[in-house]
Amino acid sequence: MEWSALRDLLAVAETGSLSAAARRLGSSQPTMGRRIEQLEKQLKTLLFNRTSKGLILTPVGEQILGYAKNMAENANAIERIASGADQSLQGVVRMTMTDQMGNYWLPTKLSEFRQRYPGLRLEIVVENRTLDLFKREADIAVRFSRPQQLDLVVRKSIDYHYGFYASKSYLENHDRPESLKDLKNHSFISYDETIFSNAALKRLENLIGEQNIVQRYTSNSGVINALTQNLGLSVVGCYFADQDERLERLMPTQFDYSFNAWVVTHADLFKSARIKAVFDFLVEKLAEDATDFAGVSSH
Amino acid sequence: MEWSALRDLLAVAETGSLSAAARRLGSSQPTMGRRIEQLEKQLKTLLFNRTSKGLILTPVGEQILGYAKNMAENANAIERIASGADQSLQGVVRMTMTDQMGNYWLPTKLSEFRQRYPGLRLEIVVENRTLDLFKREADIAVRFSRPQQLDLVVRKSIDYHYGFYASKSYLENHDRPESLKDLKNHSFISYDETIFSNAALKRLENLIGEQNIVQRYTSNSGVINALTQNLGLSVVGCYFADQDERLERLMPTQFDYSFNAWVVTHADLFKSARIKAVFDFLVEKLAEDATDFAGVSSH
DNA sequence: CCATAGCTATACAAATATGAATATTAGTTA
DNA sequence: TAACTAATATTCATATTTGTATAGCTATGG
Repeated sequence: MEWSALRDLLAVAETGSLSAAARRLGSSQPTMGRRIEQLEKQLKTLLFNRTSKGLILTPVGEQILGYAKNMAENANAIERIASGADQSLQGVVRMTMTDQMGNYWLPTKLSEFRQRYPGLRLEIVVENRTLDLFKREADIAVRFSRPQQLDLVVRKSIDYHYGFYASKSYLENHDRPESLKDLKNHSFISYDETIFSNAALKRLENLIGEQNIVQRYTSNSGVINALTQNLGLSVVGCYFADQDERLERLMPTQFDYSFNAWVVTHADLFKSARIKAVFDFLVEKLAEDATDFAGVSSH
Repeated sequence: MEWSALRDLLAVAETGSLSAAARRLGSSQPTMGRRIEQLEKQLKTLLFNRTSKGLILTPVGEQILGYAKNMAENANAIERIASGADQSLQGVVRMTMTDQMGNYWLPTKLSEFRQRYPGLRLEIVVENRTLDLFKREADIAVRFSRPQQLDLVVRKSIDYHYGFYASKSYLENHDRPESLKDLKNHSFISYDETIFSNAALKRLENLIGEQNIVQRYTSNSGVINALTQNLGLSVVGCYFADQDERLERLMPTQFDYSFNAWVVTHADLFKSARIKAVFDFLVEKLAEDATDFAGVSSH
């Protein structure tokens, strides 16, 4: 039995089709088909039922799947260890962070980074879902909640402050809210709960009332764009909102939420000079900008 | 990273050389070399140090080895499950048992077996060491101690009796021992402790004295052959010794040891019709011959 | 000190696996 | 019902992988 075929099995089972599995593994559909076919021949068992919509695991296939997943975990660990052993300051490092951090904050630091580590290339994965560091979907993540898993290296980096904002033109056409109870008279733009879910936001939404929440976005940028369209008001990160001429902060002394941001990597990877360099760079630069992330209220 | 290459890594690490690993995996030395080389390239890490005597793991390689072993365990489980799912009464079943059981007892049952299950082929692995059912070195084993591991299916099959024997010609030239204390005046042929180690034998050897133990064998057959060469006396299985015209049992009423024999297979495999058929056949035939295994004393 | 055994490394022909292109099938939608 | 979509199956030229044969290296034993 070819171990590699079990990886194929896993991909087919998880994606549901040969074609999708081939896309994930950078292979082709006929190849995947033949590999699964051969695996079945060697194991003398039917692993998938073929349909025109894809492949569905047989009961035996289901049983086997769990073991294949274990193998994948171990294979991932091996890749992490090997990466961790690489002491050269060359190669690629994948990071994941929010769209704003990735698209607006990070670029301002890149020229310095490039100067300091000319051999390193950065890949910034801006994805809304939390990428899996164990599967090495990313090497380093900036998270707004502290991950509790063992095997992770975590550094607290900044207090990221959020405040109430509205666009200036919106304020020209509406009453300016002066206290939290005024919020009931305004439309509110909020966040998709699959992305950004926390107790403070929930309480706020209760205060405002569901009927006033006119839109939900999966990103800070989306909310800011909605604000500039005069859709209403919202809570956004001060660091970015303050830079936006079109926006104005409301009730800065009464309302100032702060979330800790954390830089995270896997302990195996942290042994790598490459990963460590990027990790430390991120922590350093975030510390330098700490006061900016605190927003106008602390200026 | 190619998962199959990790299997190669495991084989090379365990055998110590590319050539030996190739033999084990049924591949060739250049292929193994290239696969390891490619794995190192993909992981960007040196995994082995090459010497003219073979390959030795680097520290990183050592770290990785453990994970590769985990993968192997899972791969083995997959193979067992697949085999267990095979409900056809066709194919090969590998058994392991002592040389006497395998070479002398079993063959007397084979024609009946063949008649009952024409599609099944048997492989009898006569090896002195205990084969690993988890690694599928064998599908079914006959053991003389009850395995304690979970996941195994175990059936008590027979009481296998051992008695004192000497060759008739030996007895013509030596005093016939009438009680255990007479044993001090005789040479004794015993068993290699890596193969057959148990408390009763130890006590007996103490009684006889190390200086009187003139030879050690790893198999019952070896001991019987030594007896017929008039090397001394020994303790052997009654079932075989009684059939041998050249041998005679000594002190049958005073000395009769019995060991339980067990038929064992892995729970995963027991689901297979093929394995179950052979397992049940073995248990059935051993039960039929149970009184024979009890030796002359019970006739 | 030479002969041998066992290993790795290299070269090249043969076997094998791959992917682009295409045919085929089965659901879904207008 | 016909057109569309997304999947699996098939074909074949091409690229890759493999094994045989061979050379080179290094310990070990008489």
